[in-house]
Amino acid sequence: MTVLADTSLEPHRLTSAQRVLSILGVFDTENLALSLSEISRRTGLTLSTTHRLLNELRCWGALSRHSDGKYSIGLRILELGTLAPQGGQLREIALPFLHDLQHATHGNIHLAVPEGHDVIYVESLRARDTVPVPSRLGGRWPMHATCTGLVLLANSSQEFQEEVLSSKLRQYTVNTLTDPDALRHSLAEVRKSSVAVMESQLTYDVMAVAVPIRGPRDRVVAAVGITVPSGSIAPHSLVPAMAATARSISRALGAPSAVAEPPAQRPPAHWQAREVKRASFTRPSGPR
Amino acid sequence: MTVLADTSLEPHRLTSAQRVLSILGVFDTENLALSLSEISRRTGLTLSTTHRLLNELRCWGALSRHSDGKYSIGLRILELGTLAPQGGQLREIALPFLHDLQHATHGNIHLAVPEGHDVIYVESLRARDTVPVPSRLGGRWPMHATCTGLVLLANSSQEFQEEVLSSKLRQYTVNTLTDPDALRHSLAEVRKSSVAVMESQLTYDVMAVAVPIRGPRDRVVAAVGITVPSGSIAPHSLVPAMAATARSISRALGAPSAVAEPPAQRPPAHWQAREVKRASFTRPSGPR
DNA sequence: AAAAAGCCTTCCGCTATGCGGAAGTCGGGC
DNA sequence: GCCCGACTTCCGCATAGCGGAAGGCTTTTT
Repeated sequence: MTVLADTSLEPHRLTSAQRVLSILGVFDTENLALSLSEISRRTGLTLSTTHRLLNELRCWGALSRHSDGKYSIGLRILELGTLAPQGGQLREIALPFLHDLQHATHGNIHLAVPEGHDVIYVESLRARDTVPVPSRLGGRWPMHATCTGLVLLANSSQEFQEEVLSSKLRQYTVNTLTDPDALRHSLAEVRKSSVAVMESQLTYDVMAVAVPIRGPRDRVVAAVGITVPSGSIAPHSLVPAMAATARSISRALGAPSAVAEPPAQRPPAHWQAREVKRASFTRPSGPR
Repeated sequence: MTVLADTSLEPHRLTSAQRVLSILGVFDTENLALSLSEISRRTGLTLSTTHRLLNELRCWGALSRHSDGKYSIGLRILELGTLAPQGGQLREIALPFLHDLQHATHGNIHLAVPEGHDVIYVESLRARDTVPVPSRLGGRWPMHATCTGLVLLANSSQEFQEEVLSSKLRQYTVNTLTDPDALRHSLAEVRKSSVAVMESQLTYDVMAVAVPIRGPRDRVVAAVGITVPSGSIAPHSLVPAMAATARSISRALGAPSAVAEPPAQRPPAHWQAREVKRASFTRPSGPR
């Protein structure tokens, strides 16, 4: 179809829908509020066009305008976003189990789904009394550098895996795997064991474990991940709790392999109530 | 500006931006996935136009398409939504305090912000082991029928209050206040005491308490609410914990009135660790 | 089996649409 | 005072994109 990425050297050939979307697209974690002229510059649209579109978006509720004249994403978008089946719906079902998991392990818990070459966190529970962890609800990170991403990638089609492996893989820490062969090896292991373990591949001093969540027809639809300070706990000791959580959620989603014996019940809440030491998490340079 | 609400009896005079937005607008909690022709019918756009726009939206990631051909809201919208300052940002700051509050009270906790005549829940923590409560993240409910809404309305401009009071106020239960005078009285009390208490005004057998959260310049920017089964606990016994939580969050947001004495610290986690009896929550007929 | 009714997709010509230049307004800094 | 930047409004022209119509495909009806 039409290519959206327009380096805009030539006079912008954009459809009007693309113009609207390009305005929404200029907002990101570093640009939460932008003025008319900033938006105009960043989109490459003329002032008058930008002005008119901003008004239409604001009337509808997609954007809101502050007293200083700047625009931000509006609540209507937040509201809409929760209607995404892989987002709001999944989150709704998984949340109680994730809470249990957090109680049991005291780690930072993520629920991730694939989107393009990235994962999106549709839930992020941070551990009480721990330093901020680089993962927000709605956050986007590349698959190859996240534990949940590795799980999702390992369960994707061969074709998609190669597509991702042949793209430019950013190096976040000295541990980040960017070599296709090393990654292929990793993926094979994850596929075999149904668990991914990572050590400081996205940020330093963090250990992560992730497992797949399956839905109808046993397709992998999401991944649960946990991150804890490096060295605070042995990775494999987290696996039983993670596996049980994943199974509970998969069962609630109707995954055939998880629907068995006893009718759906929440797992007991006392697997691993072990204390986790604090550690300093460092914030990486940013997604994408 | 341009009136968006178009009863579409006359041939649709829509701008192209409105066409795009009207497509996004057809999705709601009851319509999470729609086919091309359903969307075409509901928007009043022709098939060909709808078809083209759906493709553009899908390419950008605003919509996703399933194997059965139906369209849903895409993750890109979820991602965008978290950039709303009153949403993602506020949530991020408030979450730890809300968690503490939930631990202490075992109730269902909400964080609500105003949007039009409604409130939007930007966070919703449901109590462990309680029956589902009618409030999702991203949910929208009228101000006059929710406890958090009452708090927000009481702290709005006189002008806005009258605007809301003179609109059609839906009756959800026999307790729902729909009489403007009764509401004015309620609002005055809330303003004076900085607390709202409700008994089964949105759904039956539920008691709710809510308090305001203030931001820079001490403006009320949000409200925290708690809902518990009716009769499980005395409303006023919840107030200290609620007030402390609101104060902590307000302080974190930089509210002058909350920045005082000791530098920001989390409140102790053992105010009210009292057990709450279960109760059956009933789902109301739906928002709007 | 044939026909009818849906759904989705593609094509193309006409014109209503909405684009962008330019002029007007407001406010702040030097 | 003047200038500069940000925002708003207006209007004529060209083209973007609208919608009718037709074609392919699947499912239901008779």
